[in-house]
Amino acid sequence: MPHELSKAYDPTAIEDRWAERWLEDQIFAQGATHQAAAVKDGVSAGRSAYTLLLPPPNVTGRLHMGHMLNQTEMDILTRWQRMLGEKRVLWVPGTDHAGIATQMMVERQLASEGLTRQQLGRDVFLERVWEWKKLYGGAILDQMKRLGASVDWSREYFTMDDQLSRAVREAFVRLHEQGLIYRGAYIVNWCPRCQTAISDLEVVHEDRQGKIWEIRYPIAGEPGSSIVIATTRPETMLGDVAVVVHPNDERYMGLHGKQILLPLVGRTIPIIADDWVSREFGTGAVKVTPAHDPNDFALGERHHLPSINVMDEQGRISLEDSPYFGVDRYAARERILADLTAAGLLVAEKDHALSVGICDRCKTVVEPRLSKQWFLRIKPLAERAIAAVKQGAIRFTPDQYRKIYLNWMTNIHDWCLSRQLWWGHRIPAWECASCHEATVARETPTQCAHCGSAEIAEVNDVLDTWFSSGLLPVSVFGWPFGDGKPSEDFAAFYPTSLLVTGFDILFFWVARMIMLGCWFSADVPMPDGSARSLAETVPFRDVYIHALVRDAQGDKMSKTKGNVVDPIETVRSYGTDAVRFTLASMASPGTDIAFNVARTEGYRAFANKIWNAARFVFMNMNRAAEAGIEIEILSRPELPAAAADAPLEDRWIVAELNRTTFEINTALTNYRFDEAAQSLYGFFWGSFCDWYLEILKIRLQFGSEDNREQARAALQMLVAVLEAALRLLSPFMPFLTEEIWHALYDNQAPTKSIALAPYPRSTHGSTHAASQDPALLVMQQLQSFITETRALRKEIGIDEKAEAPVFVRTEAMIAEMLQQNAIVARRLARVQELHFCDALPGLLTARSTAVFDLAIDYQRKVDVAAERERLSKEIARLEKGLASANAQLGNAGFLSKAPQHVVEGLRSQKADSELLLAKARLALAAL
RNA sequence: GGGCGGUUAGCUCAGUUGGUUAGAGCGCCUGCCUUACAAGCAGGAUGUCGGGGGUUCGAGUCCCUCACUGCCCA
Repeated sequence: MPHELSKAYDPTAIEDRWAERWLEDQIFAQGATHQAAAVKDGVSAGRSAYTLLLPPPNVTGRLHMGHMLNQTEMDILTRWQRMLGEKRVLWVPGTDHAGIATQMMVERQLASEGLTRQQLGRDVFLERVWEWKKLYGGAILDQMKRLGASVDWSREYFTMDDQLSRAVREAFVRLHEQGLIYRGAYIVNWCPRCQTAISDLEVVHEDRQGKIWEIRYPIAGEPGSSIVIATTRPETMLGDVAVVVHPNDERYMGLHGKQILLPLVGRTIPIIADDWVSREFGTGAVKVTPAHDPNDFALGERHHLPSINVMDEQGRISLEDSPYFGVDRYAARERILADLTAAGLLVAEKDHALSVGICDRCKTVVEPRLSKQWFLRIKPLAERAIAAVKQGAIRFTPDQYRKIYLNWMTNIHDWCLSRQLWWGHRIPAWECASCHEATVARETPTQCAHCGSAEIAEVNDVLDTWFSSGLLPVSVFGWPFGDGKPSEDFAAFYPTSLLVTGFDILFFWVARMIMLGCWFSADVPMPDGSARSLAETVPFRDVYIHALVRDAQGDKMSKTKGNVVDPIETVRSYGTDAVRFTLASMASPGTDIAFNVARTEGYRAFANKIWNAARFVFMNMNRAAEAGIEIEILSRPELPAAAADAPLEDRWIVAELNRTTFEINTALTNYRFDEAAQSLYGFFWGSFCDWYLEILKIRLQFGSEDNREQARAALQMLVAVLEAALRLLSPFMPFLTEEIWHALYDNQAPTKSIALAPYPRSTHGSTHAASQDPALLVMQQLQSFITETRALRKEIGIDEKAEAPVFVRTEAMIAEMLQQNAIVARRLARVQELHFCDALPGLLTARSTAVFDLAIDYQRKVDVAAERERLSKEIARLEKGLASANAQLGNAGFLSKAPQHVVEGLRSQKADSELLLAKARLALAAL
């Protein structure tokens, strides 16, 4: 038996199979889309490109709902564009080497073997990381493959690949040559657990309840006199170099310039004045520790104070001659407090709310620490990145992110590029043993560029992971170019079209890609050899920022809360298509998604509905075949059309399909995935299944010779509509539509995948035009008649299956339409006989719309109380509406200022209301 | 402390430049196994659009203010 679909919709069975097939056939490789082009008259060469880069997930990562949302959106857009066929579509996948995360992962593995990376040494350790990557690094991409992401797998990248590493080195050296990279000792965020510097963005701030201590510092040489300072971090006093007070603080006027004998340390330090000090904070006197606080560091610079670093890489006290040497910072705090208490110098201990910086990666409290790092002077890059966005070369959706971006970019700080890790791109710099200068070079140098000494050693630090991922838009397309000419890929695909990502990496990644992209592509000539304008240097023209996926209650998903929804598990229960549709339907811009599986259940039901509708169609195709009737199937961009004399339902469904097509293409152009999803749902379920299929059942009679032609025509239209609708739905539900489409074609489909078939095109140019088709308006009347009849039947308690005679009073045109479609009306509303009359027979319960009244002759009794309530409510509603209409229409201002169509619309609505009101009052009186 | 959002049906959310009497899905209630689908069909109920004030012929939509709430930055 052809056209076979199993009775029950079982998503996992079909999805695994198609996911594998798409991979084998490489249907999404750039170059393969000529298949799609061939279908629609071969538009191929010279097409512009629609390019996206996958925001690379960490190589250590597992797919979470955020990824799935992100990828669903990109997949919908790329599938849609690919099917539209106007552009060469390329979606490039890859992973990020994720310096800290990956190193941690492998170190943990080593720890289980009782080893440390230091024991292995750098080279052996890196081999282990590569081994690890080979074994486990593909996990997240494998998950993507299962979900059917339509990426070009032949272009998969990894940020540590040779080509991408070459780009990183070139970028670093160039920036250094341009004087934008410098090395120096500054306060950085130091994670004592990761033992590396981390960026401001990798520090999360947490409000915690802590303490503030007031400590008495004696004035040197003045026994009995002292100053009381306040601090939240007493352990850093070992590195104090001054005490600072506000210059106008009367309490301390006499103390400026005096020396303090630092308790427990014995060093003398000055009391200085600086208006940075807040007189209200603590005692108004603050200790200064330049090596352990950014504010103190700035103060120290201003007052030319020394910096004393008191902690090592692991946060232990590093002062060798101190009694606290080797003690962890928090243990040291306790001991110092005890010792101060013993010395009678601890004045007070108070509760104090403070904000603590935590390492985003490992949740350790970050230590601001003076250390020697490499920095990028970022202002020049930021200026271009600002200009590009301001001139509109990059468009943000939702637009509010443009403001956030510009605000951040305007207040940007230099970028600390170096990390004290082993896994990553090693900084191409060699330090000289004799002059201590660094030589930065593309190729490994043999001697110091400054003093010529041969005693140089490669710097141990690696680069921030975001430096390499920020370069991706240029590097994946082959930058740098040896001969200065862009590669074919670069010419074809740069700038990319769109970046889809979450707001959480707006600064991490989006901002950096813009800065680095604009900077390094500036001197790459355009494909025609001309110079590149700023607008052409941007890494992407559009940025679509999506929201966070939360749990059903709207809470942020977190492992500790245990409310994480695993996309792969959810997919196993409901199918990829249902999960995708859930995400798409909830993805309205700027709103977080409260992911509720109840919703996914609903969309699995939707998929099931389509599955069964297809089974119904196939059943009829098989019946037709038995009667010797063949149906033609075509996949064309043009929608099926109905002849002017075709039955109303045919003309109507074609108009609905046309409108839906228009709505979806418009919605996707505006990144309104939710609107597109809603439109598809309404079409398939509300129009195609609820009405069209039900009506067609009347005509699909292949048994008798007499009906064959009309049955054939009905089936032909049914198949054409279903086929086009499947292509319409395909970007959203790629698996379901693929399965049904191939079954429809009996495995003789014109392309290997529905994803390579053309996307339907609406003939309409506006929403208004799309909703003005006469068939839509006429059908609405028929539907309204059927719905009212059904409601009335229920109301007077007619059995579901029983047929009843219906009396109708209506105007000539409606009567004619009802007569023409009498079979439809009778079947869908279970009408025994339609009696047209000038006045309804009395004593029968009636229903009315503005254009018709209907009554049913049936002996069952009416629930008078219920009917009275219903009519009373209706009367109240109508009276309210009428009052407001009268108020407006009686207002001279409204009549003169409101647009014509609004006034006229209101007048006709008022007339309708008056009519309905009169009818309802009569009905109520007749009860 | 600075900045940006949100508050519409029981729940999650739409609601274009102000314009006719505010929508969807899910959930809920009632009746149906009507041979594509009970993951279904038919019918039904549900809102002072957070409070207050203002602009306007007209406000869910614009302005002010208050309340609650979320996020980002410091």
